[in-house]
Amino acid sequence: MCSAIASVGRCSVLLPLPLAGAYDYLVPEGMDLQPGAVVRVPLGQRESLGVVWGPGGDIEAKRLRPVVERLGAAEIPEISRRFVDWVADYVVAPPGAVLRMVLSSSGLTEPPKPRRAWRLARPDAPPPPDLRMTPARARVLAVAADGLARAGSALAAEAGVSTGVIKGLVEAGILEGVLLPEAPWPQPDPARPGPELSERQEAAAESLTGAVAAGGFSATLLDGVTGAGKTEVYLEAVAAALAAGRQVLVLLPEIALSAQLLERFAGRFGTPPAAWHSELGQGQRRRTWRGVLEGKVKLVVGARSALFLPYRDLGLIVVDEEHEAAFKQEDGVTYHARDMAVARAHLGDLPVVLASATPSLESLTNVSIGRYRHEELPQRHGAALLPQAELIDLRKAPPPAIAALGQSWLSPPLREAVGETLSRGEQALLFLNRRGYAPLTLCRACGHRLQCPNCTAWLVEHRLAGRLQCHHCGHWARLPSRCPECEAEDSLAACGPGVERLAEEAALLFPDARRVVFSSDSVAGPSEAAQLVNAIAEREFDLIIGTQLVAKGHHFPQLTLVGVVDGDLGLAGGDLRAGERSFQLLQQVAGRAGRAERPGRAMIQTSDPDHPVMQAMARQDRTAFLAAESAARQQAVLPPFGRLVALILSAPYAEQADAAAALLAKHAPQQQGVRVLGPAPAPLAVLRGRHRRRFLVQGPRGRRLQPLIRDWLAAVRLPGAVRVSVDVDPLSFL
DNA sequence: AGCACGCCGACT
DNA sequence: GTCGGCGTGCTC
Repeated sequence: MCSAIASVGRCSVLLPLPLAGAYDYLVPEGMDLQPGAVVRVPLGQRESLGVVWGPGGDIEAKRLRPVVERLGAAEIPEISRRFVDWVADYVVAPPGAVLRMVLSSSGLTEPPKPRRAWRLARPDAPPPPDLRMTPARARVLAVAADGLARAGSALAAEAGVSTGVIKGLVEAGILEGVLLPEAPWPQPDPARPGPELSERQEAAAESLTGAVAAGGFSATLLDGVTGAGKTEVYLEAVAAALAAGRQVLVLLPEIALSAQLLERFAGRFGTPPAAWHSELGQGQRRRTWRGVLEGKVKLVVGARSALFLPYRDLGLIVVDEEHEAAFKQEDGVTYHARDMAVARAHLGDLPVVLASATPSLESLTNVSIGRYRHEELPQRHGAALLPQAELIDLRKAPPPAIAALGQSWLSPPLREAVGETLSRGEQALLFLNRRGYAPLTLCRACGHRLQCPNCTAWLVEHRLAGRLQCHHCGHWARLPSRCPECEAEDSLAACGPGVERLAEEAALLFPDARRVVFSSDSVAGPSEAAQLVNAIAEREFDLIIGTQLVAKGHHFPQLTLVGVVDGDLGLAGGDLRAGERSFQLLQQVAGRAGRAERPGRAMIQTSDPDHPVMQAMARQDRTAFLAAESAARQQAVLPPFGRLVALILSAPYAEQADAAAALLAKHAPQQQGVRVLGPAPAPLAVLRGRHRRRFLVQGPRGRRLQPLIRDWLAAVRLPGAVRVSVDVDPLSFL
């Protein structure tokens, strides 16, 4: 193909921009361009990166401009390019927008920067008399006296000075720089012995390593209750793929919160895996990207974007916590990383393992139709017992009013259970999936509700921060002293509980307990969250009040009681997946209780104890719940038994949105078996100041809806202010 | 995604 | 009179 390109003198180049397709360029004499080559090309008044995609089309030659240069990086592998095209086609996005996720590291232009280390320029000579000596400088010289070269930061740390001191000594000519050879990637060692596995684990691990050894595509659902030891099992498969010299990707929903898991990887293979997530610094990012492309990085543990790294020789993908909604990317290109991981495995002809304690209905359905294999780990590893979920009927046992607070949220049985747990010297968790103090603030005088000016959403009071906040855009305001509508004084009342308000009640009821609120507002970032997890595990707190942040895979050995304050919270609204998601979350939260030798107890406050989700929790009967849920979806031809595509259009003005929606409706596809619902105001009718309308396209499972969506959009010419986004397989129905 | 071109409000 | 706001449209 290379010679073909050269002989025609043109090639097509995909740019990492949301353009309709690849652009053609002239190949300058003598430039060797294989498909996959990373190039710099002119584009309008500027230049852009691009990747040679093919031999070029039939655009008239006089419009073509020449490629500026070929960049040093190795070619993007063919499999990555096919994946880009496949994803773009599936999610109905411009291929360039998908390529952008592959070229995420930027800085491909420059070769890796050589790292520098510093050592004494004249190790045997005393410091020159004209050098201004300070205590800090003296300490640095003392450390450097051994003549060894050290990285600037290491030298500064060892001497207990800032890097500014090092810089000063370099400028004074006392320290000299030496170039370090590029540090090789530490290679994970799959031969290190793993932990002792139970019989069931052993069997599951053998099945997975078998799939790795056999090669070729396979998908396995690794399904086991919290604490059953899924990680140990899939690590065996990872070890097998590494031993075969292949690259391995482990996808996690929230890598930032997965410090504990990363440590287990490091422990198993003797070196930490290459981590990939959005908070990664520029340098690390570039290094890892290159390492993956060159095949030097063997093990990547990352968030969904890690799926788009240019793996040369991927031999296994693991998707941990496959049911997690965090795998769905909603901004820019809308895709579900779990589904794209299965597609990537299929394209690359390699095994994929989906692991979860609470698998998605999608994956379980794929098991039941024989598309996925199923490995179950029913028993808990070690002595811990599954927590028993007890339902507290809030209608029969309402939380009593507390004089100092007015309303309260903890029912007598839950209060009592928390009290008992604390008096036994054990930890308790109160779970409420609501940030802030109160989800709604209203005026008692006129009934006005405080709303975000940019979104169709209430402003949430955050008392600690002293503000009202919109959870959908960045808007915030100070809590006003009078109603903005009727100007009544002191008339604003907080409605409903958030974790901050719950903490207030807990302080009154359990004043001696060491309490902590764990939500995304109470920790500044991932590392602080990890610190707090450690502090809780180390028993620095007795009573934890948390949002779903506490539900995600942390191990708290002393925690024996979980109280779900509002079990019904996730069920309101009638979303397609409300029941499934709520059941998953409640199971995850309940699974926090009793992970060591102590039996755990989970209590769920609910106003609807007969709801199938509550009954499933009380009976620990996943099978019956999922069977009922499946039957309902099958009947309604909804996912996973039917296909859905959501089309959301947005515009600055409501009239523009309505006009565009009407125009689209006029051209709506008409096809046997396909239904187009809408237009209707989207779930958040106004978001970040844009008015949103939505269509839902519903079709049978076997039908690909993408061509129809493409044709539909191509048929309508919308004004520039109107934006349309397509969401294939939307998670939310609303 | 950028960057230019174009058409309406407050400045030297 | 111009400087500059960002709405609209194009880039092989």
